[in-house]
Amino acid sequence: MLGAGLERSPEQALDGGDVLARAAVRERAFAPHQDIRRPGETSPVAHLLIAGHTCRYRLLSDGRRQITAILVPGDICDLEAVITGRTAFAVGTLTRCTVGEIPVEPSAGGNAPAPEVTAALLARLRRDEAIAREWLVGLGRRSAVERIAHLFCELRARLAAVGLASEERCELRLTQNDLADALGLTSVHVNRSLRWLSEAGLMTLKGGLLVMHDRPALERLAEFDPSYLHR
Amino acid sequence: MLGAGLERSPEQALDGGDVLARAAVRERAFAPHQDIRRPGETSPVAHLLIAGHTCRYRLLSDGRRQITAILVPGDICDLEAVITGRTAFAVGTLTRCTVGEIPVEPSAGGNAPAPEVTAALLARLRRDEAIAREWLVGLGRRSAVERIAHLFCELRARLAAVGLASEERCELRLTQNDLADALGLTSVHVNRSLRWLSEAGLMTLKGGLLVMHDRPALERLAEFDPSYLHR
DNA sequence: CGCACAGTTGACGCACATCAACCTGGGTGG
DNA sequence: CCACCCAGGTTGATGTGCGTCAACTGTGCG
Repeated sequence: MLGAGLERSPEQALDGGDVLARAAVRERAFAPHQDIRRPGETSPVAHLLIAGHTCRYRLLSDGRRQITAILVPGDICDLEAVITGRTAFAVGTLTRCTVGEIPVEPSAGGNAPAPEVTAALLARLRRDEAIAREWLVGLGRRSAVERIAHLFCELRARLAAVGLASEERCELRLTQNDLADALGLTSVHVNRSLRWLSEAGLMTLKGGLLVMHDRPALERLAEFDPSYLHR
Repeated sequence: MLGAGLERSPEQALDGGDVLARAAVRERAFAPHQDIRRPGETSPVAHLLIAGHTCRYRLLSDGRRQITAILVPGDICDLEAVITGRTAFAVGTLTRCTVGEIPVEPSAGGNAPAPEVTAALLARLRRDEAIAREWLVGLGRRSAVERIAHLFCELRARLAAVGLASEERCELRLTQNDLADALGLTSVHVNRSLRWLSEAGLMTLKGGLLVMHDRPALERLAEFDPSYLHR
């Protein structure tokens, strides 16, 4: 039972407005918690996320996992692969997903990519890095509740930018375990923090639906400033 | 009392091998713990670090500070400023520094920068982002000792790449307080962790000199894989 | 000489982890 | 259409890594 207008986004917003998104050809579907790309693996295609959520992640030898990015529709899951054909990190799905495959120029003989491709890469890379630095601040210096609040503010804003969120709600089918691995916490503590946020009347996350009952308060708590998300 | 050959690096290595580094004009000197750039501030120049260490950082309203990057000679402190003229984060010195100023194209009228400039930006941005993602893994999922070990492995490798470190030692004049703000810890805990690493015979940091007594063991402890630092 | 900044150390507290049940709902097959 | 299953969520008891507070110790510099 989602609000009207949340299921589908205009093609215009979804293609990210650049050459890269338009370069996607074949579409593929993935189930939740599947790997799209393994670390170090070379591949002739990069992946444009069309629906659902994916993540970049890294596993330590004893099984600890850290998610370093959560992708929303319109994002390119393995951005650096567009340049080099390989990624240092693994890419996996969080929910059911459909992704488009972007053929990667073999880049043989040192022929540089077209300037508008480079420009698009630059813009996306800059934004990805800004998001990563914001996550660093959270993991290093914010409490569990602040971290969660900040992540939700960010995700809502990014989803709104592609027409997948209203001012105070969006579909967000992330498990508490996946949230924990993104936030550097455990699922148990994510659960308790969500309860705290809900009892404080700030927001609820239930059945895959995120509702912000008091978005201004939430953004104040998280010290959320959306300017880093601007293209 | 540093080992021979650590004080000066070949120009070749220091200029980063690309157009951006060669574009530096005026040199300026800074004392430790000074701001080079405030967040959101526009400026007609970007800054190439020539000697010393600087950092990108962010302050929260109650004074908590998170350092999101530590720069070494050859790095550009405010990389995104080369594109937009402004940075979201503050840049400050950690030690005494000398930096070169790189004039930023006003980029008026939508004339794109030269292709070799864009290529250099892309390469540096990609590397910066790889480092940031590695830090995310540390802040989210590594213990204090592992985090410190990983940071030192990374910094030694980056310094070695510009001729400022030998296989097992380098000059590193960072205060424990600055380390703490980079690692998401307190200076007290950094102090205790350093003692642990020293008593384990792995490494010492004293008087601005980092010595790795057992680098293989240190890299194993940190699960350090230097491939993400490759240009 | 004395101030200021950095490092060191100990006592104590807390946010978050760990461990372990138990609940819940939706998917599946008989 | 029910019986079962199982991934995900919830909750309580307990543990611990790191924070906090506070005092003391260098150490370089004006």
